[in-house]
Amino acid sequence: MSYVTPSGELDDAGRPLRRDAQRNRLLILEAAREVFAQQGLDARFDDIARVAGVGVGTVYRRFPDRADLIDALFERELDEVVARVEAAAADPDPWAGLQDFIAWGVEAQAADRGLSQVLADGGYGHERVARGRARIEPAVASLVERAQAAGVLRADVSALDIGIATAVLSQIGTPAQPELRRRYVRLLLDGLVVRRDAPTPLPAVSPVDADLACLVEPARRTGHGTVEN
Amino acid sequence: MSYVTPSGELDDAGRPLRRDAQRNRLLILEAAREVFAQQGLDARFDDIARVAGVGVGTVYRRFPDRADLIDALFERELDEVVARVEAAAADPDPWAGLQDFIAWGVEAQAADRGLSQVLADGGYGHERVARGRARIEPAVASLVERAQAAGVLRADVSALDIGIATAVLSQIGTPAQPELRRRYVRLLLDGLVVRRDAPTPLPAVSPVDADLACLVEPARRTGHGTVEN
DNA sequence: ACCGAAACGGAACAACCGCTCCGTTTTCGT
DNA sequence: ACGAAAACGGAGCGGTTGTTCCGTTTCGGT
Repeated sequence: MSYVTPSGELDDAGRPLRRDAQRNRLLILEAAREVFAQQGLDARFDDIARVAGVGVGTVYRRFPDRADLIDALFERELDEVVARVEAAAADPDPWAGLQDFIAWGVEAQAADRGLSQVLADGGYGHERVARGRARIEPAVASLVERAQAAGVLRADVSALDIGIATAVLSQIGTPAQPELRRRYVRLLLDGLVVRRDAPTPLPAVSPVDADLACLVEPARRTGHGTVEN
Repeated sequence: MSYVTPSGELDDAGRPLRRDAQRNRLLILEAAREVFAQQGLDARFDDIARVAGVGVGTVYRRFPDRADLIDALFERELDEVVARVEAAAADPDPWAGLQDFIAWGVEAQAADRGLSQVLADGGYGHERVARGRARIEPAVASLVERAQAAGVLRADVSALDIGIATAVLSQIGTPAQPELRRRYVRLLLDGLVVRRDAPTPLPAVSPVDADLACLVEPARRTGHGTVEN
């Protein structure tokens, strides 16, 4: 995977970065991918610098804001998500395609906490992440609608339901336990009940984007009313 | 709710606490309940002290270890959980009883992050919490077995599956959004598929206690192998 | 080969947090 | 009412974390 993007290799004045700076930029992005995947997007810059083999100052110089780093890093990862949705949509069997996408989405988020945060919460990154995110929901929606048109997916769920479900399931177990997560993916697809001829209607409320966001950002739980003072 | 337990009102030498100390002890427990519910069991003692209206020193004097405070606080809350399981088991309809317990368990954990941590991870608290926890799993197991014997609950799920599922579902939305969570409770009970005559077999692995624990303690995710050095 | 500019690294600073310690206040038996 | 002991509060200490800053090193055009 290469991060050679023209936009990323020019300094503020439009001049190309010096060769050592370019090399370090790539080392930092590579390190950030690993560290963000393990620790989430709040990981310490010191850790990223150490893994990259550079000083902290270098990280801050190249990416003054955490969001700059996230934006540069996840643009490509979001493209990968879109590609996976489209691959699922290309499956001749709508149900199989949806199952595969859900299974992949759960594993991708389990293996990369940073990805699950970016997917859930629009507050991370900048325009590049925002553009990537914007492409995902419609793609999943068409996957969902195709399965519903085929009569295999219940009609009262949305693309956002799939997003919330995959985000939640990805939190089960450790990254090394895909089989465990598959168990609960199966339960979501199948249900706990032994047999059923038609879906029990869902409660009226449908989720909105913010409902997905508060899954990974527990600090934003506002429902309680904050402790006095 | 009263915390008047004989064990909690004696100092180390077996003498009763002074009146102001008893009063403050209750204020601290009351405050800890509120703060732990909102912020989880890692909440700062300063916050608890402020809400209780006492100094930090007083909190540390009465509960030298965080686990002491957790142990004193959650003994009763775990009794409540057991009572709820038993109430569900008393429902003449095994399926309705199970549904009610799951719905209640999800809401209880959504409203109290501390409770969900105590339920998931045996590492919190001391003997009193341990005893409370030990009573829950068998009680849920009998609820589960009754539903399976009645042929309404698929045979390949365990009490621990119910624990993991409720813990996960409780993380959806804010505490103020019970209807949103109910949507996904319904999906778990029902499944995404439109109709089904018999359950699709689950992947072979069954969860163990540790799998529930790592839901609420993301620091313990070990699957990745830590970043070098 | 040389020089100015760019980039580097990590020491250092400030903010923050958990916990302790001690001068002051409150309680309670006499 | 009084004195000893228990309890209180919050300032303060040591450790950690996010960010900056500057003396040194590296690069690249001439």
